[in-house]
Amino acid sequence: MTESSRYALHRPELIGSLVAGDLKIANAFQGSARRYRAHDLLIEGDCDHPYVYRFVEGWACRVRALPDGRDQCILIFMPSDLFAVKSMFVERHPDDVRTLSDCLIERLHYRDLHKLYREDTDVANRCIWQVIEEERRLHNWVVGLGQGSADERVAMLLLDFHARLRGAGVIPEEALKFLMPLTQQQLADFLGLTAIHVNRVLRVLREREIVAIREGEVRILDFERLRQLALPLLDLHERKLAARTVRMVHD
Amino acid sequence: MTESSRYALHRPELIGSLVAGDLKIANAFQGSARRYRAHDLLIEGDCDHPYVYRFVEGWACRVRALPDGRDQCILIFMPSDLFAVKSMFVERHPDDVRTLSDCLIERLHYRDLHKLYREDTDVANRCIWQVIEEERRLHNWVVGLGQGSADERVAMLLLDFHARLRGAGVIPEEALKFLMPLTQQQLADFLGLTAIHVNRVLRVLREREIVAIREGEVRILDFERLRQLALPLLDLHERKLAARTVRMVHD
DNA sequence: CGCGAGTTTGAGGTCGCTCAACAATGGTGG
DNA sequence: CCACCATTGTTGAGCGACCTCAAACTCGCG
Repeated sequence: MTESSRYALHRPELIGSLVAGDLKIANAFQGSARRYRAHDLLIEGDCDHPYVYRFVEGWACRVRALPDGRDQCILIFMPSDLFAVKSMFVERHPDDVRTLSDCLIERLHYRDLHKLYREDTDVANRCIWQVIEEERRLHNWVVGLGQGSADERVAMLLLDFHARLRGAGVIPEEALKFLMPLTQQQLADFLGLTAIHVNRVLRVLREREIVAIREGEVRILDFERLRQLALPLLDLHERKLAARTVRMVHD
Repeated sequence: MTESSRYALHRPELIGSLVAGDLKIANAFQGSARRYRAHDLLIEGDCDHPYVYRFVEGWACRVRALPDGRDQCILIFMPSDLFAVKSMFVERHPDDVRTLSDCLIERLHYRDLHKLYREDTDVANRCIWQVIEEERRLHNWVVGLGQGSADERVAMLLLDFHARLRGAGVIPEEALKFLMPLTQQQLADFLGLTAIHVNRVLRVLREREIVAIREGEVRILDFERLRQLALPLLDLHERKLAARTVRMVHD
């Protein structure tokens, strides 16, 4: 994903500022990296939490534990995401954030980032962008959970992972496989399904030779059919992109 | 809801700024009010859209129309909400925004608000707060859609409406009834259910004398049992508030 | 080798959906 | 004023997607 497509929806007059802010933020976080093990608790829900994070390596998620044992995974973070940007404004987050794999993550005290945020419009814009981007993903996922069947949700999720990993430069543009450090139970918690049902959906996708998942590696065997599956759930912008690609292929 | 509980989660050093920003924004929007009829299209998805809105009267919602006819309502707006704050940063929104009832809504060109936003930290903070608050509601609703049964979702939604209307001063603090200008179909589109099933859930709530809905008016007959129903889906902050109230009642 | 975590499969149950019909309501035009 | 119609709400019968419970299998690891 190029810078221009990453910020595709943004007001053009802000894009320069976003790119600049990205660099400045990378600089500000420089040197604060820490290693975390898989399943570490980064943020405990409803506790004072003064840090903002910048993801370098690995995956993490925001997850709500219901009092009766159910879990809902709300957002997944991967490299190049900032998260807990909201720490600059709120004292506590209502949910936990946990690593899904071993991670390398930078962090900064919110006061330090907020100082930069006040002094430098580029930094501020880049922070806002992160929040807006998160909200966009949440909108999409509300649609997925509210209207999508199990297969549609799985297809949508895999496409989202794929696009984000390409956008972050974790895998090459043309790659059709990637590592996904989630158990089927964790997938299920995100998808609002049971692990057993996720397993069955994945089996069907494998049998139909659309996607094969083995030992944490996702291999997309038929990108076009995968996108067909998810199509009804995609937002207008993504749907237009999809239409354009299909036209290109058919030309 | 008092100012302090409205901004309960926020960093205390920012609360003064939020209150001030609220006033300044109210001033800036002053005089721009327009009337809309129920079911008007305020924002058409994926079209250039240069306005930010401030809700004065009535309800509206952000809704995604899937290509096969399904609809998912993503967020509901009511008095005192700002919306499309993101217009300051993005050119187009991927979804439609429609009025649910007759409305009185103020609006401002994004450039005018963005000027204020840059010049006045209070205005900026108030805008950020709106985005963060929306994201909080989206988190909660992802949990509702992902893990909630039909009754739990309905209970959660009604409690949310009730709390927000009280917070906005539309109904008095102690009120147990309010007007809800949604058809069962629209409720269903938000809840990710069919209208038929919503109807059955509402019937059960009526028979159990928990909530009665007639002609657009919601009457909460047993607040405590309604909250019990929704309890598993509430976030930690709300759950703590609920626990405190119960303790107060039992003391 | 035995253990635990994760995956896979089977059998049966249930929540919410589909399809169909009918009742209440309110607006419209004759 | 009433007949008509569209919209919304209500109810029944049957079905299917997804869940529950239970068990076996794989694989890395101590």
